[in-house]
Amino acid sequence: MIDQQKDTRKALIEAASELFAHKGFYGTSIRMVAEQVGISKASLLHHFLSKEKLYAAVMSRIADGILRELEDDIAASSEPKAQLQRFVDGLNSWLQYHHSDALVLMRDLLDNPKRTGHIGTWHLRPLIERLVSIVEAGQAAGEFRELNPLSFVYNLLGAQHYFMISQATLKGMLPAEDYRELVANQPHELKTWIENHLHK
Amino acid sequence: MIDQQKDTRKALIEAASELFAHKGFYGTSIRMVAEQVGISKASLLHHFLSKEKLYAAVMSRIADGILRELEDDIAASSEPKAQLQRFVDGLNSWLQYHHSDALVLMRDLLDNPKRTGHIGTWHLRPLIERLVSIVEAGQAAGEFRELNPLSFVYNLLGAQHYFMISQATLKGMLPAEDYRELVANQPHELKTWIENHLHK
DNA sequence: TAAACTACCGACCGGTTGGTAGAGAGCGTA
DNA sequence: TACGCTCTCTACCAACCGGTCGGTAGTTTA
Repeated sequence: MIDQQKDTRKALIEAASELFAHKGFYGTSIRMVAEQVGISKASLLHHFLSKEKLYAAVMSRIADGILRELEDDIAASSEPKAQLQRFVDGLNSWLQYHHSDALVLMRDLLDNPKRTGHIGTWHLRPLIERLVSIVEAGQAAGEFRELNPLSFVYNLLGAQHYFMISQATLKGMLPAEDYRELVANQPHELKTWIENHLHK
Repeated sequence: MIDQQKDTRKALIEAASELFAHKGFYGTSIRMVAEQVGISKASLLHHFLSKEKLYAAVMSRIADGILRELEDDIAASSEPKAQLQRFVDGLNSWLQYHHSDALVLMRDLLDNPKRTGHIGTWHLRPLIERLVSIVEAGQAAGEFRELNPLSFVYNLLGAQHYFMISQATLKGMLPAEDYRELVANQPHELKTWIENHLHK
């Protein structure tokens, strides 16, 4: 089998993503991951030299995916206003579709400083820089208010990310109808926020 | 010593908070907590029957604190507009001052659904309900736009919470001057967001 | 055909986990 | 003095942790 290696690696990364998402780094054992894929722990360690390396592979898979997909969404337009709208919709559906990845990203934000001792690569940084440049372009064109672009962009991202990782809790807490409406309304809420707060 | 029990309990809860905040539930061992306080692990288990019970004590200490303090801030005014302003400032300084509690709350939001199997008590619920009622009062008075109050409130809370737990990462990533400005600007950004987006 | 390489395995390593058992110390009360 | 209660301790447990080991089967390369 020529692609045996890639298949197993991919399966391991996927199983690990799910487990890291729901139980965190320390709550996940490499035994569980290997078991999920149907190989032994020793074999997992043949593909990834350590648990940390496996985690790193998960993170870079996620980061690559989100950056590529959202760049496609943004690049479909050239107007700053439209680009931000597309970003909101794109991020919304990405987080929805890759729900466990959203959880991993949030956990990484919490764990990154402590576990690795120093700050590792901050995976969403390129995305944030891209968004900041869009806001700056809109400001230069006189279309956007002169607020702090990073402040604005970070809160937009934060609200969306926080909302997505809250879904399990919200769903369990709210009447079904309220929950459904909240989820359906979220992109609209963010887009009118942009219009009212950012647009001149 | 008459209050030996309470003192030790309190010290355990405090040490546990710090460890849970930075290393998570699974990343923290009760040995570490006991060691921090200077007693044996068995003694810890005398005060809290299990690790889960210790965690629960930490959570309810945090929830009680934030609800009481913010209620004081909000109640200092009677106007919906001013109440929201006070909430933003109050939450900002609470999160800043009780930084590790902010981390624990975020971790709980991630872990709650999975570790406990069912959704436990969602600790910030009373706070959210309080804020929703403020927005509704403002809408009834014709001062606020007719947007979905829960949507608005949750995003406001989410942006703020997300920003706070990001601080370690942001600090390591940004030039010192940019970081300082970002932190200083955050309450202002949120308050103008309220003005532009919510106020009529 | 021989050597090298890949993917996998069970057994084992030292160490840590949450939790238990039982005993001793210091206390207020009878 | 003797009882019971609270708090603390050491010693111990089975289960699990991440990781290493020597070895095997099968494929690729020279």
